[in-house]
Amino acid sequence: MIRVVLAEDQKMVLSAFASLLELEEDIDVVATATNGEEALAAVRKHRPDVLLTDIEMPGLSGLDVARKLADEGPAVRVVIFTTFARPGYLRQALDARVAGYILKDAPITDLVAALRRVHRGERVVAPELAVAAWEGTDPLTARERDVLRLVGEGLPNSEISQRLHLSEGTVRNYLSSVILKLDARNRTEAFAIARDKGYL
Amino acid sequence: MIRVVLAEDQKMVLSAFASLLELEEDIDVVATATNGEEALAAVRKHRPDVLLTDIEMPGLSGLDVARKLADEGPAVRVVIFTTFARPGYLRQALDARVAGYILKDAPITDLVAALRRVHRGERVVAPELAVAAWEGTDPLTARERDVLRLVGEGLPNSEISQRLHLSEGTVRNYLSSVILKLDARNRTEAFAIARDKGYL
DNA sequence: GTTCGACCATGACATCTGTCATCTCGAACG
DNA sequence: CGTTCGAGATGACAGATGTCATGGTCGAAC
Repeated sequence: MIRVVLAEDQKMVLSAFASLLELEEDIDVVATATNGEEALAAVRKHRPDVLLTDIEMPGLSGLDVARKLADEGPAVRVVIFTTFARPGYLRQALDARVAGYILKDAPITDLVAALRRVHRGERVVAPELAVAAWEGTDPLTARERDVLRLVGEGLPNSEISQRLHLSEGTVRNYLSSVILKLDARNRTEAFAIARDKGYL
Repeated sequence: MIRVVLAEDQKMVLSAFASLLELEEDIDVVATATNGEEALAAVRKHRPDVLLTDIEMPGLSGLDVARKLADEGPAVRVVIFTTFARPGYLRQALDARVAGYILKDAPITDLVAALRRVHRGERVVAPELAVAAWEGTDPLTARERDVLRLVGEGLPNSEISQRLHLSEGTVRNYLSSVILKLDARNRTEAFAIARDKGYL
């Protein structure tokens, strides 16, 4: 019997997957959660074999939860299932020592198969991403990401400099470097590229 | 018996919902689709009572499909089910004369209940959106939206003007107007605001 | 028949953005 | 011990962006 905790912020999707997994005789959904904090609490309480979690959730993301569980030891295996085929996300997931990364776009049979393989001790990565993970390595430094995130909120350099306690010139320098690295024409395009690749 | 065509681009989610709906005795999922074109074809072939569709799908969006079906008469009732609580989306949906607009964040019981009510001839709108629809009316003109969409792709004014066959000054004027209307500080923030409200 | 709004344009102007050269500092590496 | 790298900074400059005034056409509405 594979004991699973399931985390997914959209309630309809959560219960749909829960019902579906319960139909499998060798899978038991012992708890569900609609955000990262709940997921973490449920894992600590129920000690399941596998945490199956979405990435984008309010508060703690699935990647945040995976990182925290990795710090606590390898007892619970984490499988990420997400909409996003972003190399940056996969990279973060692998850094957090997840056992699986599968896409919601794949057929459901893949989901159940992945759970069984992970339970046997294997690691499972969506094939369309295995290659992309290495070619799309994040070239940005931590500070460059900080600046770029605020750019995405539409802040002008003056306000970004205040928020990060930097001089405005430094902000311009970082952004200039980001634009160069991402081969963008301006801040807006740089942000769009970084977002699509999952660097943020 | 309520005959339903179900459209949703993420295959796992699609089959999860399909299985779940099939468990209801009065609901029959006669066909599924993973994009707008397939959905349209399935509706024309099977003539279901209800088309239950996501919004964001590759190619034709759920809103596009709703608009096309509205042109063909009221035979098929459309229910939008989506992640996005954006007033602009609801507005477009109502303009396309949809019969329902529900959120994936609501409990599943709402989904089945909505299908039954729509089948009885009622209209169903997610309560958290019914109010927001009127306060968040899109203030932008068609041309302003065109410009703003290209801004979102990171294009500079010069290239936007070429794409839309406008002078660069005119692009600046439209954008200035957009920034004023949306109370933004620059193009990037204007785009972020419009995206979040579903104006694009 | 006028008024209004969407659409398109020009020119002037101020400010913001992006690039580049150059500098300091501290940590990491061989 | 020198080199490299990230973080942080300055100043100068060119080009992109945003604002404003102004003016034109056209179609719908009153």
